[in-house]
Amino acid sequence: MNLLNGLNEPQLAAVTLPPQHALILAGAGSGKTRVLTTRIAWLISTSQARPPTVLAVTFTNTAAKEMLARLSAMLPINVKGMWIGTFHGLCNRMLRAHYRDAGLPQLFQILDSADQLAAVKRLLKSLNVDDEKYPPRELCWFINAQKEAGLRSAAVEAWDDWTKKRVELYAAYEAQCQKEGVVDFAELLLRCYELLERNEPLRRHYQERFKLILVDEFQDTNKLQYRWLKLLAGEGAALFCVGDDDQSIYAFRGADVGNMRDFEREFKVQNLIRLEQNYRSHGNILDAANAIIENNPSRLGKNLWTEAGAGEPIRVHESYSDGDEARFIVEEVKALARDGHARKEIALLYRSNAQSRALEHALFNAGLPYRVYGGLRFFERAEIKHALAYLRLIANENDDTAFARVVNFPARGIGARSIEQLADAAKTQGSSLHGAIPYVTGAGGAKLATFAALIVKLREAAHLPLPELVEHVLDLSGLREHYRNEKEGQERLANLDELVNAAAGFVAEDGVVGEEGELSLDLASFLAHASLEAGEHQAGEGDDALQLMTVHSAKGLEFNIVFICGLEEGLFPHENSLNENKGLEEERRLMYVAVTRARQRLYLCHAQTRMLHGQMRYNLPSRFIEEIPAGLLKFLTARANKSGYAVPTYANEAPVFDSAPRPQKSGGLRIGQNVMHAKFGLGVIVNAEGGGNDARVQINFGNAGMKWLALSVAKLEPV
DNA sequence: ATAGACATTCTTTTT
DNA sequence: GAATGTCTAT
Repeated sequence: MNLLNGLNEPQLAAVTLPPQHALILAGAGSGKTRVLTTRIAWLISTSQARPPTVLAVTFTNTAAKEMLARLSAMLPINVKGMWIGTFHGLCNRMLRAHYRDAGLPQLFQILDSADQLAAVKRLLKSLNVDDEKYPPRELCWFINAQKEAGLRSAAVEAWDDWTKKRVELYAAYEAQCQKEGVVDFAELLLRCYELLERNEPLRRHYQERFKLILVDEFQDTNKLQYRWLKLLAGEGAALFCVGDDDQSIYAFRGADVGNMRDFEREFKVQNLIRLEQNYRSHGNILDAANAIIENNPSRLGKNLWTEAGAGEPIRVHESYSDGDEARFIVEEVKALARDGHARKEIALLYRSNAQSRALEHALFNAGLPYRVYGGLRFFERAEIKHALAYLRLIANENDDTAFARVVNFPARGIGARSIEQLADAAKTQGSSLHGAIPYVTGAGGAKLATFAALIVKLREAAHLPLPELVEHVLDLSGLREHYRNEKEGQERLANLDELVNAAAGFVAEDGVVGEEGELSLDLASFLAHASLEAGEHQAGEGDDALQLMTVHSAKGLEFNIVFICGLEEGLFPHENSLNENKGLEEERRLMYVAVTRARQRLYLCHAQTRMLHGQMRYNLPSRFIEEIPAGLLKFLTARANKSGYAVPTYANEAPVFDSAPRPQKSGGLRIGQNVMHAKFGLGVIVNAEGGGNDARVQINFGNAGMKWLALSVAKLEPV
């Protein structure tokens, strides 16, 4: 059978397993997605499974789409009957189908993390809670963590007064969401889990339907997701989980690698298959990745190998500043392009989104086309969120988050005082903000009534086809008008037009079809789509553009050439992670993911200085570079230049000291200078004060931390 | 009530 | 250096 052509032995074994529970430990680049999709295709084409019995779940929309695309290329029959999507997407689908049983309004809305934060802030304000003591961000994090552990507020055990209060606020937040008919991301999962748990007939129904359950990136599942899978997998179902413990990089949001062990034990998994042959990277790259990850204790154990040759050495480049780093990359990319490398096969990876700015700046100036993934996404832009808020009010006028967002945008004279009155009225009436409008008197009340009339008017258009409805909303709400008058509004107007296009191009998932005469269900599913899929597709998708993204969003992707930028202590590994439990190990796995994205060539870049929070930071090279055997590396710049500074590489570069803070003399040492200390090792001078016998310098010793040392006492060797 | 100036905080990663 | 929050002059 040609489906199976070209599979190696373990891959073949995994694909053709009979429908039983199986755990596949799939190393980076070992053909994981191929195994997953080929297995579905094989079981269907050999009549061991029918499409409607298949449920495949991934973490990202990109991965889901990829799987769907590959499947429809492999299978002549349609793939419509299968449920393929993200955890959140599938839960949303189930909740829409059984909204009554789930205790939700038919057109319930989804809060993305920004909406959730806004909702929490609103809650704290209405309860007069001190947001110094209960920071909204922290509270969101707390609530989500509880939900991800499967705990409702009533089930949380408070271990101190502070937490006791946080649990109370969690309860109030639950009530607020329920009243408004909205759910946040974690709620989608928890609500769906509870639905299946409590409703036996429904659970039976799905258990009898889904016989083949496949999970991608299993190492990234959290406790709740695992329990959800357990509920769904009934008698006779086969759970096929693919994962790699070395690529677990989402522990910070509740992912639990322990699920792999638990799955093996609880399902008595007989089929454990390791995919260790790597088809992606050249030997040197793989050796480096293996060397790095070996520093992590407590791995399930796995070593990648390849038949490909060693390939090129890994290039290490040190620059003086982040700007220099960006310019180096630009020059290098230009040279690569001249040699015939496609730009879209070159990726620039970084630890945090903020780093993209310097890179984008240099790329833009050089006229190199590039595409940034993540960052500000389409559906997260302010003007789009405003437009969506109006649409949400059409679907559900009790959506207070949406209401608060646009009640006075564009400005219609409803200020803080009116809103305050309205919130009070809502509280005494036990109603939503919208429901409280009749209870506000005076001038503010009149203006609010006008706004209510606007919503009624918009709602009258709800039967229109989606794109026309969006058009209607943009005009009637005054959003178009507002941005037309704003001087920087051109781009925003264009985005609003793009929203109309998105609505026109939107095809509702099957199973969620609008019915005649009913408040448009298309609208509800379009809004869900906007929340769940924040608009990954940007303009210029097909272009030959450089690919910029965080290491997190690069997981699952591969490129011929990869630059890992900002490989510095404090940045990668990130300083915040060092205080966290197992934080460094997660950072190291992140580095492992980054390195294994590259097929042919890998650059590791670091800079001595970098702007952060608007001030200069001096960083040591990342320990991860040192964890790679020196034999695999090729240093493009002299290491730890004796002068303490790398020589600026480019002619048009302004003299180093003009842009940098003037190096301060203190005992012959300067800021930015590398020094060696007998006890603390290598460090960088980051600050100095005093003079003469009093002179003290602050030194970043990386591992050993930041120290103030008196020059008269400390023995420092300039390096 | 609003716009604009000013100050403060933040950034790790995402569905 | 942005994005939010607070204050001040209209």
